[in-house]
Amino acid sequence: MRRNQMIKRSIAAIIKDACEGCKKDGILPVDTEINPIIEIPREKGHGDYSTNIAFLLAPVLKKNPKEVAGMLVQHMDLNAVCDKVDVAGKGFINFYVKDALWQELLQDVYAKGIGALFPGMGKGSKVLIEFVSANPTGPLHIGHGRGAAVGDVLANILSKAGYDVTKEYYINDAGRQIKTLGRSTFLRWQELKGLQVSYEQDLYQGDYIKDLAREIIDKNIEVPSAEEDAIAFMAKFSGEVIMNGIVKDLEDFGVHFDSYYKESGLYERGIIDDTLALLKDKGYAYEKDGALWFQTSSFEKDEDRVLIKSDGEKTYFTSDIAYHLDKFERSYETLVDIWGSDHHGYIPRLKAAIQALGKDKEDLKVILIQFVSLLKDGKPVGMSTRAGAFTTLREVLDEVGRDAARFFFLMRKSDAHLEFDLDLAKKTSNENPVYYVQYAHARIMSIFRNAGEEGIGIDQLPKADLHLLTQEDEISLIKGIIHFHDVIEGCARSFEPHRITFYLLDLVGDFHSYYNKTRVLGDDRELTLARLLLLHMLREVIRTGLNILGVSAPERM
RNA sequence: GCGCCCAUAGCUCAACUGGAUAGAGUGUUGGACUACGAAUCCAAAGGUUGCAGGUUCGAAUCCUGCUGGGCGCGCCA
Repeated sequence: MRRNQMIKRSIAAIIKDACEGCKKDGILPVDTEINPIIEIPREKGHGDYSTNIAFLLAPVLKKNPKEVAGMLVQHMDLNAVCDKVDVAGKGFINFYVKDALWQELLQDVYAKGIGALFPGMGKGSKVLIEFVSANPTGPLHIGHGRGAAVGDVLANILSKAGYDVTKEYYINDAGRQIKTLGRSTFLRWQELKGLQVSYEQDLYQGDYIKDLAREIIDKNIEVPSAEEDAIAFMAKFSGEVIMNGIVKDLEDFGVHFDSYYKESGLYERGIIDDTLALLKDKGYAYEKDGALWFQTSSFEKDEDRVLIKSDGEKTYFTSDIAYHLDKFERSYETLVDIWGSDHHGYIPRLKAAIQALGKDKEDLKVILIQFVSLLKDGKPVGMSTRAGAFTTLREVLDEVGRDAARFFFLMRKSDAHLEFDLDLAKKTSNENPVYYVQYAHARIMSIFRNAGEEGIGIDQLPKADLHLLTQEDEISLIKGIIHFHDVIEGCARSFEPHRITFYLLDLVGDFHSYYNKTRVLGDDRELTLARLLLLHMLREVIRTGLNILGVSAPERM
């Protein structure tokens, strides 16, 4: 959106020129360097942009900010961009951009297509976003669902912002938990065959393990006779079945990964050994008590961590370092990891490892996902993974549907607790925010259907003249549409996908108000056409926004 | 004991990263369909931003100390 930035730039120019003018008049010291903030005010009555420059200059001039602001405004030469500027509050300078400029901006976006609103900040730089990565030892629960939604939507945002994004799922198929899984299935299997077994506490407790055992019996799958081999077989079998289930759940949730990356592959391709060699080589690994340690402490405020245990086994940390090294080797410039917030203590050691490998720790962005608590009938639903009583993503999906589930997961900042109200998400009524947004889309489509019956099609929109839109709410809808650009940019910069949700709710609220007040299809053909173009662009933004969220944009509801 | 995160309207949450009179939704109360979809809109009421200090023109936001909640601190993953 070059012209959007153009507006901000020319306001900066107005300010700068005013400063120069003041310097020439001897009011301002010639050597004054100032970097004022130009922002969009929260309050609508405060103009389109405002600056705090007067507050910054006040101490220099030993005058109060309001005086300084007044003086600056007197030196301002309003160019073609603004038609009004004033001093407000304790010394803010507010700029009012000409309506015509916004109108022309939108006309321009219409001509170029909605893509004109996508920021090109990414410049094709390669980003790897790794998320979910749940161990294939049980079905995805609701917390994984939240991570999946956040990761998927963030990926959508980043690609809209011009990044080259790859979505990856890391499968921990080499660790001890896979052996535990095999043992769990094995014992359940023995149980089903009528043997007395003692099922230990630290094995997987969920009923899905019994289902796996039953599947082996029902399908007459041959099991190796030696216990050791049987357990290994069960591990492989269970892991694969569960992983297939996870992939299916994700697909039904609308999340598709570009790649599934196996931990075992790190061993097979020698990447683990290479990584260890590299760390030793650089002198960041040392032996103590029969184990190999990594020197976390020389990079971060954290304790040294074990890479190879005294029994010769590598730790999870080791493969994780290797994995991240490999991400860089695959020429990704930015690595985004999405973790459950209970792993936050893990960040320093991984950042330390990345530095040890000679990479910039800032290239790794870790996004933490806080826990989700479920609310049903107004009461919290208990969740304990150990007892196997957790709510699965599948259950939520079956209960509330994909659209509501995804939307609800993105209604909160990811590092804040999310209270998921199942009853609310299930409601097909006005209380449900998903419908509020979707309804706006359906309403606009309905208007276009009616317009079509009156012989006005979208093929006539190029003739529309947005200058005819003079109502205040129409201008502010135009600004809202244009603002989509800044919202995507903000999301991409801060890695906060939830902002899209809030933006849509806000935008759509303005639309509903407008709709109730103003009739779109009227006798004035020219005005009708202008309003239809406005709604057409609005619809494009809503549709694109919902698309980013992975939520459908229905034409009828 | 040490470290990280959170605390905002009755409830669930925002606040563009230090800006102006802290905003939405929901709930409560009252109103709007003989024209484009009432799954909508309009209005009222609701606050010492957990507490106490500090930094400055200006703090929900930053610094310190409390209080209350979550999570970490393994040769687990």
